[in-house]
Amino acid sequence: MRVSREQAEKNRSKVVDVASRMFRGRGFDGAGIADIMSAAGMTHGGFYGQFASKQQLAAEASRAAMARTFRRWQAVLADAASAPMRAVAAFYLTPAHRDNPETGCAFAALAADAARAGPEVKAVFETGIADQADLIQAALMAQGMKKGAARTQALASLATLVGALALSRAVNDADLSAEILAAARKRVTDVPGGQPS
Amino acid sequence: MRVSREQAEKNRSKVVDVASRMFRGRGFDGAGIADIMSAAGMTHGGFYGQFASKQQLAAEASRAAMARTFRRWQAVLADAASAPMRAVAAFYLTPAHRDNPETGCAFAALAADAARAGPEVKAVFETGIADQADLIQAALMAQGMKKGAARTQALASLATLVGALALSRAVNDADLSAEILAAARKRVTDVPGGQPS
DNA sequence: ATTATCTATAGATCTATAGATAATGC
DNA sequence: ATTATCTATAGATCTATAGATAATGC
Repeated sequence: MRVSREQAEKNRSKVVDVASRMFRGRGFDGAGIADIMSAAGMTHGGFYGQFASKQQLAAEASRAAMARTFRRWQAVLADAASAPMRAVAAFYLTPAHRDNPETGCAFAALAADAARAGPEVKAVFETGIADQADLIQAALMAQGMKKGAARTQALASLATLVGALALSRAVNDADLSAEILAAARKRVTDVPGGQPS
Repeated sequence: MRVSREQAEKNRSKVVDVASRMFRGRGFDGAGIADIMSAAGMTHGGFYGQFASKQQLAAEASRAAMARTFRRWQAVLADAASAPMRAVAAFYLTPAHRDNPETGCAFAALAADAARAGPEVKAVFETGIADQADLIQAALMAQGMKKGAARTQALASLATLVGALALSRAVNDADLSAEILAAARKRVTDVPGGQPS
């Protein structure tokens, strides 16, 4: 049965939203189209009317996840102009974030999957990483840091945050996992831009 | 046709070795048992005589990859006692390493895959991360850093290295990719332990 | 006799497509 | 008439197992 154009648009968004969660939770290879469509409340045959391929969905789902993270970081930074890196690290490196990859940062959950994917998906990651770095860079420059230094610190801090979260998820031991998060938090907070000067 | 016990042992090692490369290159879900066995020169039916499951192979292959990385880091650190973090960063954050995940660091290639895998695989990552952190920590303590600080710096630097490599692989743009590596290299080199004091 | 490897296959997935259906929107 | 969604299926995978084969090692 057919639905209205408006409803079809909502259904498409729902598929992207569900996919962004399932891909982050299980990886691009771990979530099948039938899984995703069924979780979105449709049959899998309807998929190819809305998307050209699984890879296109992977790209769109990644973009949606990154846009959400971007807006959250914007909000966190808006409330913490005096110590941006401290605020971002405290917000990002939490047990709750570690334990819920399906609603968390796409970089930490899917960077390696993106590296193995095609240029369509990589283009989305590229834009996402650049945007996220720009956001941190701007916050550091607002503190008086020079452009070049702010750019370097932004990229390095992003790497530290993403790496720490990914490693904290790969171990069984809760103590080691917490130690990794704490160490990265200290590192990101202590370098220039972590504390008000 | 059957082979000697000695040859069978060699064949098993070959499978682990090939798997450690294919898993790093394609992910645990991206490399099938038939692929791996065929690349090792055997038919896939022979697999279950040597391994209980694909997960067991994933664990063994990860352990083998980590053992190799560990020995390389030992060698690098042995030659650079005065500036251990500078040496490790220079060795790790290269375009060659970025472009060859199948022979590179298992943490950068497979941490997210391990997070989605069972406890058997996570146990291997746990030991691997702890060992690698101990190695860096010892090098920092040899420079006079106190135990607690060295531990924190070791874990944070590991996160930065792994995160930067994973992000550098997820983009199309060679300039952005190189910039990520350079930023992490500067960060890891500049913090305490990066340079002789 | 044991056992490492082989062929063959079960049974479950996977992506993608073909064609039918039925409600929307001209 | 168009089109969003459905059912059904093709064809290719995937992990895992069963049973045959043939060389090793007692």
